[in-house]
Amino acid sequence: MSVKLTDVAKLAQVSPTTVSRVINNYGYISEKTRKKVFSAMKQLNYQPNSLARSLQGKKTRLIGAIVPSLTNPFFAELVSRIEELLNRKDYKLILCNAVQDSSHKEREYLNMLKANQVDGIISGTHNLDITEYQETGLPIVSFDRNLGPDVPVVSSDNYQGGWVATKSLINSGCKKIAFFGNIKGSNNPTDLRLKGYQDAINEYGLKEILVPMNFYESANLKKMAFQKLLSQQKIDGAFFTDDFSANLFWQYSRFNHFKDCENIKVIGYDGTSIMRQLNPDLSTIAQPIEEIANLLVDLLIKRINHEELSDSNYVLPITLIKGNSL
Amino acid sequence: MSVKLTDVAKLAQVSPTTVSRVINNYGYISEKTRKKVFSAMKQLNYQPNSLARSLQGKKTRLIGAIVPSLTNPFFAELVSRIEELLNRKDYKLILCNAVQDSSHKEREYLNMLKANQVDGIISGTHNLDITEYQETGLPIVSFDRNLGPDVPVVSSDNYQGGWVATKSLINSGCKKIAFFGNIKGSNNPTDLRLKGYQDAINEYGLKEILVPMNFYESANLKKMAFQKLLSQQKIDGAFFTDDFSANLFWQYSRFNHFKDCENIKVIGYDGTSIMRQLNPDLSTIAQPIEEIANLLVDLLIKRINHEELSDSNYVLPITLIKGNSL
DNA sequence: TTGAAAGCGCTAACAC
DNA sequence: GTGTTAGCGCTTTCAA
Repeated sequence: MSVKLTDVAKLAQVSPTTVSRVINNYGYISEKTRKKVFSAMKQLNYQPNSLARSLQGKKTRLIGAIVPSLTNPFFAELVSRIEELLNRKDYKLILCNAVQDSSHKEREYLNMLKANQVDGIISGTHNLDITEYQETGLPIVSFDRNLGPDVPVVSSDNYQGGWVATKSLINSGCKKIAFFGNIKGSNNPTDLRLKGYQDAINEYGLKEILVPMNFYESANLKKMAFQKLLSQQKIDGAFFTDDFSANLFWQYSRFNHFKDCENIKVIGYDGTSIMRQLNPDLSTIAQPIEEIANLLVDLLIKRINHEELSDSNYVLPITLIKGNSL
Repeated sequence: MSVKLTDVAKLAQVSPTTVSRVINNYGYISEKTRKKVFSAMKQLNYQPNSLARSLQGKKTRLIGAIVPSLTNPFFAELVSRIEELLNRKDYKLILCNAVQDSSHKEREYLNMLKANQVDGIISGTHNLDITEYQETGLPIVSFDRNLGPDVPVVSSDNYQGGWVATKSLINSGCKKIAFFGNIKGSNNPTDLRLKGYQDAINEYGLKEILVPMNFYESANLKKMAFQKLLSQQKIDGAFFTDDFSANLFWQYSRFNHFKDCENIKVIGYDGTSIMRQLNPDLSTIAQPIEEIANLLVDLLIKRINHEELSDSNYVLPITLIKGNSL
């Protein structure tokens, strides 16, 4: 077994309490004793057992993050930022890779996080009943998901994003604009991207063209959908709710010599730094990832500290990034 | 506070010991008692406190992963796979985003993981003295880093990768082949990519052209390096030690109208599924990410269980993926 | 087949 | 200023 507090106490010839006081910097200790204890700690390379501390009712300083796959660069970047911020505040991150549509796994994660006494949860996924989240009794904040009345939601301005994306296609002269994304309502903030699209389309008297598409589908499946769409009707603009699919279409339309496709305007969504660098031509609606991460962490820590939140819904502005695809 | 074992015991009208036995499925219990206990657990929605269990000397079933930024799609994918595998074996992942060249932060992570009593560590980074890893006293496995005599290393066949990449450029008719990557030895397995390049170059009587480049540099810095190189000498082949930089060059040479650059052959390294989909034209040396993850997890669990390892060095084969860039 | 009691490593009254 | 003691929620001898 490893070095424990009592070992340090013995070596420093003081009581365990004193060592504890030194570690926690709590109560009165003479400078002399403090020095003795510190030197003993150093000598033994002592590292307090956080399990034991937490068992006392102290916090674990563990945060669980439940997100869809890191394969999505957006979430990879978001998690990366979140971990960084948490680390600065001396929290640790337990990573939970939720699986699309697996309420079973999500439930297991929730139980695990509870069992591990995490101080709070950041969730970017949602396959469970809202009640199950409430039952955890843990502070939770969510990204882009409605997890219940008590769970603050952070999101980018999805409505504005959908609207601006569509509007900028219209401004580029497009008349036949297709929407690629989730077209069945999920009762989550992301639904608003579609709403923004629809409102813009209607405002300009155009016709909706809805193509169901999901980030997690395979590239080939998506290409099949492109092929089918393009063989059935002509479009001159395409709005995708993620950059990855948008880029796929961009490539497909540019390099696959489908009749009259080279000039279809394209815009995506997310604006991760990696996609920006990989294909600077691709226009996109950029989410403010850094701020999202900041806000999520801030809100969660406030909830952990039982501070009152001013709001339960936080909508961060998006940015239009124009590339050659527009 | 939440429901505890004694609450369950009380409700089921048995002793805490009995409940513990039921939970751990240990010793003799009558079917009747077991049922009673289970029903009490369900009724109270009881979740054993893993902190308390671990304090008994049980394992925490927590694994720490220290990796360079998830912004690198390769590590995003690797971590994703690792988490998945660990989850299946009922382990949880504490994610540690190491920072390039920060031994300070890496040391903090190590201490934190020790304090949190993780059962083991998977490391894909290396800014510390080898002794510091040994001092943790924890089972460790590493990816592509030499962390000490007791730490098994998993890597893709870096030498073969460098050799095959260079060889395939030569086969495509290239005579002036530049290597873009880390050109100062780091004493890690990845150095072998350069070695493979050099050996191939020498075997064919060509001249080495070494361009220092690091994944984590900004895109603009990289482009400056391209510009500088191309204005100084003509090259007809380029081998990059990561796909991301390779893709940047591919774009740069194709679309920036630099004199005579459209035809420079390019090959990268990594072969993540996301890069494959984003730019299928880009040739690359694909690392077997799935197998790497598998092996890392397997080896770590073996170390945790004090099983003897057959080897301390595990080299997995790479695959050449040919795109139009070759 | 079950229970009582001690103890994992640490903290927090409460004494001195 | 410092030490004694009890106890966090659980497991595990040992005894019944």
